[in-house]
Amino acid sequence: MPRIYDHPRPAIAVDIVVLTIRHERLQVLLIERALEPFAGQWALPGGFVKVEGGRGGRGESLDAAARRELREETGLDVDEVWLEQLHAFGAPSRDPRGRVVSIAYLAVVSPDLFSRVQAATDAAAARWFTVDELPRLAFDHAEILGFALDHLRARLSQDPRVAFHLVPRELTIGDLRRVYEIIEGTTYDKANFRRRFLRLVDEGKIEPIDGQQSTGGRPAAVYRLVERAD
Amino acid sequence: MPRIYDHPRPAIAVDIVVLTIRHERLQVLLIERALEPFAGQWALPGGFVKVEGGRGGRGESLDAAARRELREETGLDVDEVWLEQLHAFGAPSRDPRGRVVSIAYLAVVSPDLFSRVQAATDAAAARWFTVDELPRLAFDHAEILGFALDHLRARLSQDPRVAFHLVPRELTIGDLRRVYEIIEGTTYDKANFRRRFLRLVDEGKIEPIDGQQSTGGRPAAVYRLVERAD
DNA sequence: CCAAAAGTGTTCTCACTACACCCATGT
DNA sequence: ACATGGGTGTAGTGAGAACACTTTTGG
Repeated sequence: MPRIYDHPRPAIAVDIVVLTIRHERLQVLLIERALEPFAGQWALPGGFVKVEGGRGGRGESLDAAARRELREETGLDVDEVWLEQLHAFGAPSRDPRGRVVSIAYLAVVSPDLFSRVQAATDAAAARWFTVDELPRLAFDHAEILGFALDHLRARLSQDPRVAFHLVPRELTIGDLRRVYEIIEGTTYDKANFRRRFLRLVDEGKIEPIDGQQSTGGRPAAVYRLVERAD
Repeated sequence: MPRIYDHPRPAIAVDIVVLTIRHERLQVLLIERALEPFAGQWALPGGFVKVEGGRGGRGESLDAAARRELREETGLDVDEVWLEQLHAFGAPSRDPRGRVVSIAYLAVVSPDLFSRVQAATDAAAARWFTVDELPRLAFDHAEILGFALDHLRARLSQDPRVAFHLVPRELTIGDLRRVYEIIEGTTYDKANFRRRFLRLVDEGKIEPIDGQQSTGGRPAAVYRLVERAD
């Protein structure tokens, strides 16, 4: 079996765009870099993919690397977040240290998991930023983040499941409507949004549960995503 | 500036799913492997990304690598094909020679460019296969191809531009309808499809041109994609 | 009582569907 | 003449937009 020792190789990394909604704003988790290059600047969480060790001695898959980095940098367990590969970024000069190809991931986190995120991340090194009040980002991370936001918007208009990961497990119709409005930057007529939502209910994807929730006005009915074996 | 000599690295490749329509069937271009591993089996065209040399001495971008491989293996120029990054495949054991991460691309080729494809590829080594009559594929290329087909179908239902790359530059409404029917495996009412198509015309995306085309029945009007500066 | 948000009803438009029918060409 | 595919007309259905209205809470 021939080997492939003869090719020069790039380093390979994963970078993760971790999004959530806080204070009625779409926010992204950034890490302040301690080391050169870009020391002191903000960057997406991420790191190099392990290519040796593990079962088989060849390291971890790309998804596993993303899951590991997510856990290491945020303390979040992956089955609580929406994690999805986005795109490979491989411009020759994107990292001043040398050739690095980065696989970008999107992670969508529910706001009721904050306390854990805060506990796991060193507060001095990690912070949430509103996506339209960003600092200067290291590497090509501004481009990656832009790609992720476009992707999220496109995704949302095709697959409502993403929206549910930006909302507490028990939600009102208004909660979900706000998610759409914040991400898409538009407003929806509440009557029309409601009818759209109720179609999901009688398709069996969402179920009403007992109880109500105070909202500042008339209390709202509460719903829950139906757990399904995919 | 710190370097990154300390990480073991994977090799990085691009694999290209080249699709076209021939004989009323969706077809994919495959290469017969001459070397181990998988010698004698069919595989997607592709190759390793150059990581040294070129301007800056760091090699080529991922897109450039895909364009280069496409030109080398099919003789096609990239501005005649729809070329798009699909997904990164990085399972640790996907290549028996060692750790290889592959960036998959989708290339969609018009059938009127065949003669050049045939001339450029060694006929013994390259062949078109109908996508549902495939041989056993090397590596994880069956998975990559499946991903590409799903992606193509999803793309088509959102963005009609892809369809035009599967059809001669001057086309009839029937030509385009057949593309949709072949890819989606359904049939469309011709009257309804026609109206949908005509909306694109008065949105200015397509323009009628003089002349007609014989079709086996009444001759059809001919249209052309409007060239636009994006 | 008033503000605020939930929830209901009604009307219009527009795209997609189904299906019946006419038109121009090759054989 | 007739088969074949292009092209036209019409009626129904269902989703979304717009907007007026009622209901139930907190202050």
